[in-house]
Amino acid sequence: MTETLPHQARADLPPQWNPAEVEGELYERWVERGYFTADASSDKPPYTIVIPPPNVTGTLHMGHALDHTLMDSLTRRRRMQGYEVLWLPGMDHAGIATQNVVERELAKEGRSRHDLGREAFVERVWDWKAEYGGRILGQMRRLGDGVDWSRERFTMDEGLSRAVQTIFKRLFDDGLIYRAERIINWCPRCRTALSDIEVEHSEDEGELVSIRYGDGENAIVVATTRAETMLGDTAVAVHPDDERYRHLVGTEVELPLTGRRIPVVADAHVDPEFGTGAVKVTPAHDPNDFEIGQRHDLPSLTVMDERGNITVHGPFEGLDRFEARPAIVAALRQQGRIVAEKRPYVHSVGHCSRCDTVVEPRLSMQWWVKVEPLAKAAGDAVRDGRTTIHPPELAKRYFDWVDDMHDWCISRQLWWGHRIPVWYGPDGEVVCVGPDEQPPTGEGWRQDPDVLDTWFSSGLWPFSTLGWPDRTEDLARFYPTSVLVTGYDILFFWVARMMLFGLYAMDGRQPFDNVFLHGLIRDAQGKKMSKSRGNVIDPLDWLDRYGADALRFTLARGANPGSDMALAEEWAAGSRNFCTKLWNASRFAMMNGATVERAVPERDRLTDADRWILDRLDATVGEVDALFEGFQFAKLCDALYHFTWDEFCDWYLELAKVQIAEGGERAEATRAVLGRVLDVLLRLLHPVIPFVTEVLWTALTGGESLVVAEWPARAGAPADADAERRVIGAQKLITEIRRFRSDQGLKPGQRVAARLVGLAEAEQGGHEAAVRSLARLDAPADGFTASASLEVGLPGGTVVVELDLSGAVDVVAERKRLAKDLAAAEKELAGCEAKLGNPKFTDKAPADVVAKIRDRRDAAAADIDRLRARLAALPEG
RNA sequence: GGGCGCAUAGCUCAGCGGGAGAGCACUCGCCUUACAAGCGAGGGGUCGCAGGUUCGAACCCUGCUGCGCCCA
Repeated sequence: MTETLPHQARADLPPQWNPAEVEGELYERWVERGYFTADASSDKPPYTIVIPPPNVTGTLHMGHALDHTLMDSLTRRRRMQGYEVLWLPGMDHAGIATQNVVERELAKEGRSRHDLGREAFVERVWDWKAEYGGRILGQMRRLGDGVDWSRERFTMDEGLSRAVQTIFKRLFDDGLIYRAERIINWCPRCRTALSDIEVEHSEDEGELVSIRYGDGENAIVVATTRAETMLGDTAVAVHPDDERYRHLVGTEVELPLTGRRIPVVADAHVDPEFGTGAVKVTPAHDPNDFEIGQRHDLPSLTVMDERGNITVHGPFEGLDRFEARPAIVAALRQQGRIVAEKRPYVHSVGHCSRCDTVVEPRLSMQWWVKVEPLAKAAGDAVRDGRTTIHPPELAKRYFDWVDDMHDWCISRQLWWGHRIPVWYGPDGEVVCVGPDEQPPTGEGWRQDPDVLDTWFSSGLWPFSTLGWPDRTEDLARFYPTSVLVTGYDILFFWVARMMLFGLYAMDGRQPFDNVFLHGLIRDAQGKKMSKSRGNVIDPLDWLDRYGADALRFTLARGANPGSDMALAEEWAAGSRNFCTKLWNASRFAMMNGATVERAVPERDRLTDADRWILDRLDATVGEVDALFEGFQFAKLCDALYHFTWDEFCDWYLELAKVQIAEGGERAEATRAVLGRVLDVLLRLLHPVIPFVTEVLWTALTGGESLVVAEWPARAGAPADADAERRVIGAQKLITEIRRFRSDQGLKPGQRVAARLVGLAEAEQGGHEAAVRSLARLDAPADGFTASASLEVGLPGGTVVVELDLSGAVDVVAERKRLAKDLAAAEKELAGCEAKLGNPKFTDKAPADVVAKIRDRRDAAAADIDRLRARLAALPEG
């Protein structure tokens, strides 16, 4: 701890911790001093995290706050440990979301993007970004995010765009990007294709309508939830083994309303158990039907346009698909073709993850990534341990997905994004253009109008942000990144895609060594937060009211691996209280001369309490270290909370008061111990609650900043088990006296004369002053008359506490307390004896377990004897 | 339909073979010279149900019920 200068701890801290007043200024100072700026040329070991880039249109929500708190804690600790830390911030351009925002803005002016034209529209989006985009970046500062602002990146920036074009070209040349006509997920509102994972399925109420196709003995009934698509039917399919329909296979039926004749085909993929066992086949509007169509060489008939309006058949032409549905059912009913209707019929329906519009499967020409070889490599990187997923249970989910990944549709019919670098020539030429190449010019050449999926560019994030495809110093230094931190819901978006591209672009080197997946934020009842539920908690609100440290501590403390966390106002208040407690305790210690200026004396000059708290501190250092390494944020916060509040504040500070009152060398030694404990404790807490610890620590030590202070190492000295046992004994003695006092209705502040008998035998000879202070007992003076007493069994002996209550003793309360203790002891004795009386137990159980039960039995028996004697001696209540 | 996970104190969750725990909430007493955003003491749980394994099960196994999530 070389940065600690001789310093007289400041005792003039304000009486209250007021985060709002200091957080902003502290943060800006950290940034100005360059603490968060990574130095690629340093010889320290690197530690890198790239932020999962938030959406440029977004603002900070609790999920970000959690994610960022964890990343900030990890990087702050590593920085203190002497790593060259790079935590790289930035945003993605969020193609659909951003385009939606700007189009909505235009709509208010009564214009569409088509009125502006492509170029002007894109310019308009840039303008929007400059003015409104990236509000989240400012909010990150309020959280305290120690990111390297000098390396901030945006997916649409020049460098990252170059990376996109480079990898597109490379994949194209390797045959891993191709163009094909298939059924894709189409959002009729966004009017673009979506990838599979941008579709969210929900159980919705619809209708199941059974329609009779054909007539007479050739009639066949099909069931559908999407009657409107029947206009595009080009076959009816049945299972080849289905006896009911065997005679119809190969024949044709008339498709109602249209008069078209369509074949009945046999296909093994038809489920004979579903509905009537016969299904309509609409190859242009259903992925399964498309497959059937391919197998049977059926035509595909598109009957809807890109807005979801019907494009065929007079009376229905121009109708929206949801208007067309009842209209077509009505028309069929009029012809007597509706055999059955089930309504509501609950079934799974896909929705656009951006705007919630029901997705329309649509046949169209799109660009695809052939994922198989890439996904294989992504799976292998985890299988062979180059990348570790935490918690490990989630690795299975990763494998399941990666090992069965479908080709990825990457083209989007949008204007905002990276335009596909492919040019089509007048004679059907297709040319993919690399970043340093000139696109073909001349009559008839045109560029593909589509842009790439945003995930295509953010999949490059772990290396494009470091300068790839150039061989930059940053890339050499900071890749692979150390850990990716994100919610498990993003596993397929982030982790999988970054793995695919990282391994491909970086010659098999994984984009991250670790993936840490945290849970999702929920409300106090464990329900998902959503605007419609109205249970959203705004982190900025808590930031205002409780401070950044309280928000961070709440989130970190709730972060149990693999499980979601419930949040409620009281949690934040509790964290705020913790910060206040730390503040008050530190201030008190400093007012009493806590110092880091003087070395802590040798063990033999220290009291039991000193040794105990130093040992506990050392154990806590080890615990916190191990928990940090395992991403066990909730547990490490609990360990720190417990040490701070229950051990340091509730016990050591109280014991220190006694030692300081003693004066002289004892007081000086105590001040040194207080200084040491506080110094180390503040360092341990700093990654999670950086603000309050910074103020306290600089006041205590005069050091420059905790941000760049050294992380504590374990002292490693063997713990003093004797001191610990004696301190625990003193705690029990004090608690028992307090309990007696409470039962007897004595006010906490009321001092009572008492005689303590048997302290030495019970190893408490050195603790009399402490016991008297903490239990508020005065020394017996002249005329002392013991009117009540209690006994406390401790290792080594029993302490008898005789008190002069100078008034009536509440015998009823006393009897009640003793009876309760007796009942507990009797239960304990019975339990132990039952075990020991069972020869199978004494034979088979390990010797140490048997010995422990014997000890417990003996202790219980002794307690029972003592308690019975006291009860008998008690006057009648 | 396939897969995964969870059921422990009023609430949110730890514990995962040998004495049922924490935070918050609750009760009682306190402005005891760091802290009422606090201090001291206390109450509260057949650990979802039914079987099984074991000397011993909240913990391991099987089944059931209820809830949640992912994928199709």
